[in-house]
Amino acid sequence: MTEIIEDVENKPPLHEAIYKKLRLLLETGALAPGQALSLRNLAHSFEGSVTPVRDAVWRLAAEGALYIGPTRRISVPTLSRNQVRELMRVRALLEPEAAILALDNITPEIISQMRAYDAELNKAAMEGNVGEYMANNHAFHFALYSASNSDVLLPLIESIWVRFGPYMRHAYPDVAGMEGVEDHHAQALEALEKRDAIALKRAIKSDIGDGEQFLLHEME
Amino acid sequence: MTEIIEDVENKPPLHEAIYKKLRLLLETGALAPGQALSLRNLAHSFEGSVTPVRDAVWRLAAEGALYIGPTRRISVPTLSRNQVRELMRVRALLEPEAAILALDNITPEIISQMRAYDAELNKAAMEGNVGEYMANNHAFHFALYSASNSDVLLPLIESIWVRFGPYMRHAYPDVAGMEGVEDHHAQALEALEKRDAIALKRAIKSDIGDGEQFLLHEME
DNA sequence: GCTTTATATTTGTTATAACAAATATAAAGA
DNA sequence: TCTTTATATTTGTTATAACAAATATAAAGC
Repeated sequence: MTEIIEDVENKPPLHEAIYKKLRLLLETGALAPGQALSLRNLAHSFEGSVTPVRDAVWRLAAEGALYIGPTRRISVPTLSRNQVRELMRVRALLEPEAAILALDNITPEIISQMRAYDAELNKAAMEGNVGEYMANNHAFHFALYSASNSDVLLPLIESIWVRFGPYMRHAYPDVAGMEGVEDHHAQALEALEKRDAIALKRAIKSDIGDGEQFLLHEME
Repeated sequence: MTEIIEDVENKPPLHEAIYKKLRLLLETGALAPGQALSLRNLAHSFEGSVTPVRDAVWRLAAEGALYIGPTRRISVPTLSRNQVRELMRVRALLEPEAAILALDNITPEIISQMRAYDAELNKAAMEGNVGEYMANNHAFHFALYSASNSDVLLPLIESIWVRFGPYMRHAYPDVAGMEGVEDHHAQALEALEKRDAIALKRAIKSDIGDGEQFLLHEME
């Protein structure tokens, strides 16, 4: 009998979907720092049971994206000023490295893509649209880092970014006035055009420095 | 009624114990790269059910210590030469940073502790005792990094080290001949005594460079 | 009104069973 | 002997129920 090989929706497991959704909620700042979560509530939200939720939660906890308290309560992590500094320090170490690796594989298409993100990002900043700003800033950076083709660096950098998510939205109620005196994104783009590795590293590093100052400033 | 507050064994959850044991197996090279694991076998080994095993496995998978294949099969990760290089590069970025932070909190006790580990390490190397060598090398490095008091850097560095575990034992069948021309541990200790930050960074970085060369060499 | 106590609810933990997909084994064919 | 097919086994996935600890709520005492 001739069977029709439909390759019907090779559907991913529920825990995978839950992981991605939860991660997105964290990245976009939909969840506030310190906010408590419960397995049953999450299971109900995602219309599943507690088992796949546990998988997703432990995965996120291992990345530092969720916090498991001493009494095993699940919550969105709180960051101290010192932790912010150290996380930004890690960014400043890893991301220039990824950028350098990316330089070998960069294409005009990627650069113009990044320009597009940067334009959207600036527009969003002018309009005070925090969500759009964050999304495009993320896209801008990872369009670059992805070109590194590093399955080691990328997940690490991603995991650091997720940790800032909950603070970004709440720390940036108004991004309109946040343009620094220097546009480090523009500098990065220029460095990419010129294939200037050290200028690229400097631009990325400075951009991260700006982010650190701004976040720390907004934290009080 | 006077209650006797015994604070009876505030026993940790099973999934925590499983996580730690599995992690130790990986760190000490008890599990070979590529080796397959199954939830039921693990559950049976740890005399528990599948649920706590899942928690532990997903946690380790998130750290890159375990690999979940495209068909969701669980296995000990395999490292390509390129991945080894990138992981070592990350070590070379993060560990000197942790060392610098540690420099502010270093005490004579920690230094002498490190000397003790280094002595044990050298003895183990002479005797060809791989397990002892690895354990003391780990202890040496983390005695230093722990002094950084960084709950950001330490877990990150730990997660990188775990990934090498499965390769260490199988790549170092004989550590007897592995002493480099320079003893970077000794240089690190000297730098600690003198509170010489840049010498400390250089020593750590060189030590990691040695490890990289050796591992790559053993990988073919 | 405030603290303390008792009760009720919610929480994470764990074992189990049923299902489907993937893999391994045995059988059959060339 | 080798490839193909059929069967059996193992595998991850998911929902559920029972238990214990932690938290929240209500009641009582002062």
